[in-house]
Amino acid sequence: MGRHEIKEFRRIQLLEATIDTVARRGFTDLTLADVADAAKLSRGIVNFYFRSKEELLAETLRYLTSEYEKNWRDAVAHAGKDPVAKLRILVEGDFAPQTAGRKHVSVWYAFWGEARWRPEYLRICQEVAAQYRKETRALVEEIVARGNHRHVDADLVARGLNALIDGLWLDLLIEPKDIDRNLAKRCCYNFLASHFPAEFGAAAQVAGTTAA
Amino acid sequence: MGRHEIKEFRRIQLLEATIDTVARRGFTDLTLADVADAAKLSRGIVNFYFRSKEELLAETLRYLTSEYEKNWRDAVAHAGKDPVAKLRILVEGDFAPQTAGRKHVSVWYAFWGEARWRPEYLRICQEVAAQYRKETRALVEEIVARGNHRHVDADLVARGLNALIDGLWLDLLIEPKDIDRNLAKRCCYNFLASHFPAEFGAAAQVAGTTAA
Amino acid sequence: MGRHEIKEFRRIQLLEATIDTVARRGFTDLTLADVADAAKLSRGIVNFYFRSKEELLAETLRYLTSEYEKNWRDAVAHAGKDPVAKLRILVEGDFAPQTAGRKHVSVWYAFWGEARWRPEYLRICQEVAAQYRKETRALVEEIVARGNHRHVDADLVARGLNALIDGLWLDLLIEPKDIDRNLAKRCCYNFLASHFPAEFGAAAQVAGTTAA
Amino acid sequence: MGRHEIKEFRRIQLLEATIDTVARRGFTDLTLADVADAAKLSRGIVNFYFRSKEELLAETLRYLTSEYEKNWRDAVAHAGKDPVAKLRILVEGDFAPQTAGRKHVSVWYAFWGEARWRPEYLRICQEVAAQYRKETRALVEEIVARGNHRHVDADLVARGLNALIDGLWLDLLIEPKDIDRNLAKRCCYNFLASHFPAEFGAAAQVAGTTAA
DNA sequence: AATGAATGAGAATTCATTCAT
DNA sequence: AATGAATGAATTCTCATTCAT
Repeated sequence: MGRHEIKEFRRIQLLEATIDTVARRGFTDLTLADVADAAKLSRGIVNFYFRSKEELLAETLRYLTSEYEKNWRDAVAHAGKDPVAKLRILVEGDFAPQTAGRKHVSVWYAFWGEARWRPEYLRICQEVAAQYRKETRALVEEIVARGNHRHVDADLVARGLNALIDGLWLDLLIEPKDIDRNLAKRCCYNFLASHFPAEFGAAAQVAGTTAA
Repeated sequence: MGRHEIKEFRRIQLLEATIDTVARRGFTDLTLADVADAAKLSRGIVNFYFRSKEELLAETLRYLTSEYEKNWRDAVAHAGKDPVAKLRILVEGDFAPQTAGRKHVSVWYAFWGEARWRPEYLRICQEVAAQYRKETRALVEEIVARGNHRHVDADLVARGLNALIDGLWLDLLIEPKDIDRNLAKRCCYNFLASHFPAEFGAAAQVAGTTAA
Repeated sequence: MGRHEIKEFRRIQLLEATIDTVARRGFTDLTLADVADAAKLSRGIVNFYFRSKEELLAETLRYLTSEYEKNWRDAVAHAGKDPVAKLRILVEGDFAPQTAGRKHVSVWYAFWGEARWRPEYLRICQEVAAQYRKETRALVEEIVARGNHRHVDADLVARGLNALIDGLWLDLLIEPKDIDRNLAKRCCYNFLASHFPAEFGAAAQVAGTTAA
Repeated sequence: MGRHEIKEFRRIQLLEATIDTVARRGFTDLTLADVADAAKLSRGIVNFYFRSKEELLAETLRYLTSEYEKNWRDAVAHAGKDPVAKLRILVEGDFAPQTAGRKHVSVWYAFWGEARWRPEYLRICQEVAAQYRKETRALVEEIVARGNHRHVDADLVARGLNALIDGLWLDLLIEPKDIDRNLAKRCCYNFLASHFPAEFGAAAQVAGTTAA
């Protein structure tokens, strides 16, 4: 590995360690020593790669969001041309174990919880939300157009779906015994089926009957 | 005021001061000195009324949730007997300025962000969510029963509505320029109308055209 | 002691401890822990009384200079009306054991060494120097006027005396084996006698024959 | 350049960089990274050429003093045989722009400020002072002998001149707006003229009226 | 009942020094 | 000969908590 590659490798290593550490300890109790330990590197390492704890956290959020976006874009790109299939893929992705597992959801909510007081977090979260909403709205519009659902307000449906997903993540976080990822998916398909029965009725029936 | 009343008065004063301080500074940067200042009391006061910072925060969350629950129960109690009207009152309450204003939403999300690592917060949040869901599910069931909507899954709709509200709060928090409380309400009514067109179609049309 | 008096007492205690600590360890190696130890107080005490280390040091310099100025003003005030006697008192004061002892001189030079990069130190040092120069110049002018020394440039003499004293302090600091406080005084009186033989000739002879 | 020459070249490069860095940042805030940057070399370089930061600084002081001594010895060597001319050359040299410019004076005072706690600095400063005093005393003695100034104490005059110069440097450092190098020279000549009017009276008049 | 001075444990940050390349 | 990544000890600063008044 060349010098540049080492630096990039260490960066990622520290960002992953930060995610793990937030997941294990939370935001308030997070110390740089924990992060360094998690990365199995020395105490001073973080301030060597990042100007400050604050910067480390902002970069971590950036990393988290860009990985998330990369994932759903990849998934959508491989889903063919059918907007219904694409929307299903998005929902499936958002409740896949790697995405909506306890760890990831915890970390997302930790950042959202702090975002109000960190303009940088706010900007990053806004951007990722905007991109995702743009995609879902386009897909909903396509379904509306195809299916002759003139009475459906695509923007409200897209917004609703996005909000629903975030809210379901909260339920997974707070009440893991009351709801699992399959039930969450059923909620989403139920929502979509209420607007597009022909397109998502089947999904609403089936979802949750297969293992998560 | 007797001794007991003074103590109770101070307690509330400190809990309100804590909410204000979380709203102003966030969770990570919260200090007991800030809280004492906000309450216009002396520095040592918090540890005089609460065993520790941790206890103060848990009590604050308890206070927050009990006020929230009192509010919606009051509202529902005054809404007559119609489950549709009651559901509308719940939605209206959840997006009223005092409830879904920036300050309150910020504080809720601050607690949710930390809940994962504080069993006490988790328990409190679970309880408030369970109560609310129980009520909404009962109302949805009533509507289903009355309106002969056999095909509607009341549990999924109730869950969906709850999650939708939480998710919309997040949107209000993160993207205040993109969504306001009226638009959020329209999302909710749009969701309800998709299942119960006769009951909520009108609300979906009207919502947001009047001031919140 | 009332609360206010305690605070003032602690402040002075910490300023004295800082002077002692600078004297013992120097400027570069000074730690707040040293200062706290010297004051026999707890570690966090300094940041409780002073916003930062920097502020502690600036306040210490302020204290040092104000004590110095108070001393010479007191001395001059008790020296009667004769400007020659007053000037002698100033010189004596500047080489008295408490003033020109190793400890004090070291601390002064420590601050002067840093002054170039601390605007606050610079301002404080300028002020104390200006006050002292103003006094010595007035005295020299009076002597010139009284004694009909028209050819003497009072400003140059005053400046010269002040610089001489500072330079002699450096010699005491660097070469304690080569020069002591009496010899330093003789240098000063020799300088004054070269301009005012009648007034300081005797002093130049006698100085240094008595114990320092 | 052979190996040895490269090493010597780098050494000087680092010593000069250290002087520049002390001049720019001061003693307390000096880091080896700054020095390396100033030398436009890599971070680890200093510990490659010097055992430690402490050694670098001591070597820098040694370099500073040897350059200073070389300068005045050169100047005196070229000044002919007249002790008066030689003394004038010394004074002129001590207030030449390269010697008594803000940068140099700052650096000298930075070292003097720390000298008390670094035996090595002390030794170096003692040596340079002793050499200089030896020379000035010899010159003063010569003037005394030539001019039949039996009553003049050559040692006191030499000490006085040296101290005066150091004290005037402090004034240049602390109060650059109040005194410039010309005025400082006038102080010196005024001092010398008070003992040797015939020899330095003219210098005292002229000094400062010409550009330094 | 309340104050606020004092404590001291804990955290972020800095940086001289080391060392593999 | 030189680099610069990595280390970890040391230091400043913060702040929950205690406690005498």
